[in-house]
Amino acid sequence: MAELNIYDLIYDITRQIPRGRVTSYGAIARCIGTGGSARLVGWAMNACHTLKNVPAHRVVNRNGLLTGKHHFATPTLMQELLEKEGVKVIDDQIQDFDKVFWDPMTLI
DNA sequence: ATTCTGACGTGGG
DNA sequence: CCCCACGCCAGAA
Repeated sequence: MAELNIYDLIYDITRQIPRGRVTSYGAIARCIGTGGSARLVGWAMNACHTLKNVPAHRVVNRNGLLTGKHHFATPTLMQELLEKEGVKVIDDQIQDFDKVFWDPMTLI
């Protein structure tokens, strides 16, 4: 009972990402304990895409590259949202990634 | 049931 | 420096 599925866990973490901050799939994967299954995070994002209140645009790969922007309503929506929150994105690459990077472990 | 791919990450050559 | 292969879990064909 009350077994938090991997998805719920990912959603919960992703939802708690502060505005103007971003994180990586692998960071979340490690936080939940899936370890190297960073792909699951991305897959969960896809599932969350149909849901709501999950800022998937704040989750990028470890390079800080907007690899999943094509999964949004529009390929530019992800960048638009990020820039709107104060995150500079140039050529699908987050600028100052180290500065805007938010570690989910901070919750723990 | 098996096989492949996928919004990733790490390691090796 | 760049390219390739492996590992991870889940879903679709």
